[in-house]
Amino acid sequence: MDGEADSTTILVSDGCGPLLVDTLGQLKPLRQRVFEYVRAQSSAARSDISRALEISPGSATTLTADLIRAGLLREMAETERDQTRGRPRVALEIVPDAGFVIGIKLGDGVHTAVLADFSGAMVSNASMTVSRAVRPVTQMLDDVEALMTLLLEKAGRGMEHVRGIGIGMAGLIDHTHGLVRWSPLLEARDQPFGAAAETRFARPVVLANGANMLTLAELWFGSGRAKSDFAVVTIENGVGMGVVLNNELYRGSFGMGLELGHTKVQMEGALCRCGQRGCLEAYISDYALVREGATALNLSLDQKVNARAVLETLFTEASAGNPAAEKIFKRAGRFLALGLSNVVHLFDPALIILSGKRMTYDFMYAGEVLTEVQQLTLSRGQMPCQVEIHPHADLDWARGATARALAQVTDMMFTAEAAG
Amino acid sequence: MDGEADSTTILVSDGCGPLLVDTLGQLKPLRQRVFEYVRAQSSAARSDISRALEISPGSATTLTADLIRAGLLREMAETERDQTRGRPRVALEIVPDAGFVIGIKLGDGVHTAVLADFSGAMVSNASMTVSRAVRPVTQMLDDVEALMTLLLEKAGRGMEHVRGIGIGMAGLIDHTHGLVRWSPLLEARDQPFGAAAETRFARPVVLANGANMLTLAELWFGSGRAKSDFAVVTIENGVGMGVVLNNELYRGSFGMGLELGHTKVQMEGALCRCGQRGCLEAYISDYALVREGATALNLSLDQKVNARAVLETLFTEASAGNPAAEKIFKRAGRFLALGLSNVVHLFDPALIILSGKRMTYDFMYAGEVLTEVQQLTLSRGQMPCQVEIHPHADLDWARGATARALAQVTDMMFTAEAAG
DNA sequence: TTATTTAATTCAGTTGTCAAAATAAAAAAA
DNA sequence: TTTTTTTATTTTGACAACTGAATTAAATAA
Repeated sequence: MDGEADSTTILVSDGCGPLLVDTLGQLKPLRQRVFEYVRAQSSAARSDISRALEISPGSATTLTADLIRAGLLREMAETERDQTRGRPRVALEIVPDAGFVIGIKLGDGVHTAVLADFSGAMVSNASMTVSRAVRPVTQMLDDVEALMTLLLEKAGRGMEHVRGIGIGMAGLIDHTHGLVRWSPLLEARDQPFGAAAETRFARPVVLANGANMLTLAELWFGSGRAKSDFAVVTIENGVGMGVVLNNELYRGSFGMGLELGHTKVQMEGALCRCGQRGCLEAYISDYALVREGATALNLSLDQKVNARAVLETLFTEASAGNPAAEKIFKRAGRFLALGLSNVVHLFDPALIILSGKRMTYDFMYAGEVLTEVQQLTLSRGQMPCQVEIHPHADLDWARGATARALAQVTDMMFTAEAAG
Repeated sequence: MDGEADSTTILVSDGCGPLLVDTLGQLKPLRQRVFEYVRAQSSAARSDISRALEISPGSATTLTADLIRAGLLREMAETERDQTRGRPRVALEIVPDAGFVIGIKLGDGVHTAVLADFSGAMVSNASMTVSRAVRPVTQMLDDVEALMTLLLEKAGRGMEHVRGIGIGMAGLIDHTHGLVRWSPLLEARDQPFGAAAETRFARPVVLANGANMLTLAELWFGSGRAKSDFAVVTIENGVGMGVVLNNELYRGSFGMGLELGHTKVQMEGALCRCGQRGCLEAYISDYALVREGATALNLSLDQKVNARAVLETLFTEASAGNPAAEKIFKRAGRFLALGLSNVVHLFDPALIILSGKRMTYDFMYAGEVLTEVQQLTLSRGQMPCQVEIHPHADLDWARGATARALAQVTDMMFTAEAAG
């Protein structure tokens, strides 16, 4: 009737519970939380702060006074009066000029940069076309410097106003150490890009993986702001993904991006450029479509040269009703739906945001794909995961980089203050 | 050269940054952190606490004095003296009798229960066989009550010592609201099982999904203790998964378990009992093997009746070298590897723990599967994800439920104290 | 005008934590 | 043996961060 205590196989050592000291132990300083709350709300009265952060009105006064004295916050000019009784609230806002950050997206044909003020607003932006050649780090930093100069010129500001820089690029990025493990843009592997940039520009530089940048853009400026858990999927040359869990970018235990693109959707399936078979990327990324398109459209070798052209032909053919071309997009769409349903089953996010270059998604992301995702997903009596399609421009990516830089600068500001 | 600020598509409202108030704002009381640290370490000197939690020695004295006065901690009898200089440290330990919790695993043939003291140690355990019939909630609670009585009798303790109860069962559990959305053990859907149990037993009751229970067991007592991110995969009748991220069980945004089993590994693949096609579960779970085995072994209809028997025959045949039977296990193993590689790509965990009934894994989880996972995983210049195989007994599951109950009781104890 | 309502400030008091000094208890060195 | 060194713990005063309650401020409603 009752089993003797059979040797409990999993006991490892004495004690119980997680062994790692709780990272939650370190709490953001309250002053920083006030600052970030005001930034998130764009403006807030002291009484709002007191309620939202669950601190006493007295503390709200003290803390905001500190921040005002430090030049980070200011009272807003009185706006239209609301018709409620009582003493009118005094709205506070971030002083935009308190500092600026630059966010940069490095691409293989064009680099994009955004200058943002301390409130997160975009002050100015610039981009520059570059040769498609792979570069060494120093040359890439030359690019960055040129672009920043252009950007600041447009904005009429000097570099001395810039408190931090966020740089994002495709590849495997180790954000903790500022290393670029591998990138299609750089000549060599394992480059200490972050450190090199910091010494060259003499200010904090944070690196971000391509998809993570976009995810941050959605978390800071987009529809991810109101969600604590969501995923962003990008489909372009490759397939990327960024995930936010508990209001924070999830990076995996090795601190590098997640690889939805190399998720397997077919045993022994199509060959992926990573060398393996059956990766999602091998079915839905640009190069996969080009590969299939070239065969389907019976293109000769010299016509294959320009991948972009093939893709465009394929698209026009499909739109015109060419069944072979149509089939290729349909199939890609189905595999995409399958991959997304896997994300839903494993992460159970409240929202999935799809992003990609314009040409493809018109066709692929149509209602069909969305409904197919729902069909492939176990309904659990709850509402199914929400899926949105956001066409993203390079500018959005760069804005994500400003968000990363802003977060970094803000953290440093308040922890340095606490230490000093 | 530079693009005009094309309308930034993703802007949703004013301000920037996450809108939800930082949950990290609420920090566990320091006293609780000390308590949990001592429990995790099984014993610790005040100086250890001071170092590990980064508090001053003086605070360590004050806090431990509080806990000692509250009857939660005590100084240990002096053990063997270490040969270092200086004043010898005084080890502190949890007072085990300060409270007890019960963890229960409800099964379809047997229920298992564990009584644990406040230090997390198993004091006693009991199990009882039950009819395989599906029950209404009240009858299930009768089962629970009978089992708890048996358990306490064995331990020579009364119910008055029990501070909390953790109950786990297969199915879709909404832990936040204590609802059983659906379970193979219960008659109806959407049952407020937790609330019913709380009123009946007059103490806090927490529910857990089957796989999550096991994951907690690994986090509290097993090899997950030293990892901040890991996954536990269970393969039995279905395929379950639990994930720990940042030292915490991840539950997805809808608060229900993750569904590795219904992850798709094949477009239009094998039929799953969920009604969809291509689910991992449809390739590797018991019933999938039985289905294939019945065909491969050419069993007539009456021989199919007993699923367990089919599975065993299939297994002996495969061990004896029957190529058809062997192939079935091989294939299942390959699909398992594929599913796991997807987990690695999406979660990037430091460790994956595999668990399942004995019969199958001897065959399936052999080195082949493990190496195949590595092969299917993009090497990112880092070491690949570690994979371990842990045979788990019902007792382990029940212990996981005690962990859940302990965490709950501890939280309540310290937050109530802070409030009162 | 006076009451009412809401926002913000002031300020005494509590709490939690630390730094530094003092005390304690042992081993090692003289 | 005595002294020194080392490590652990306790004591103490100081301090910073909050809170709560009372107060002031500024508006509307009656």
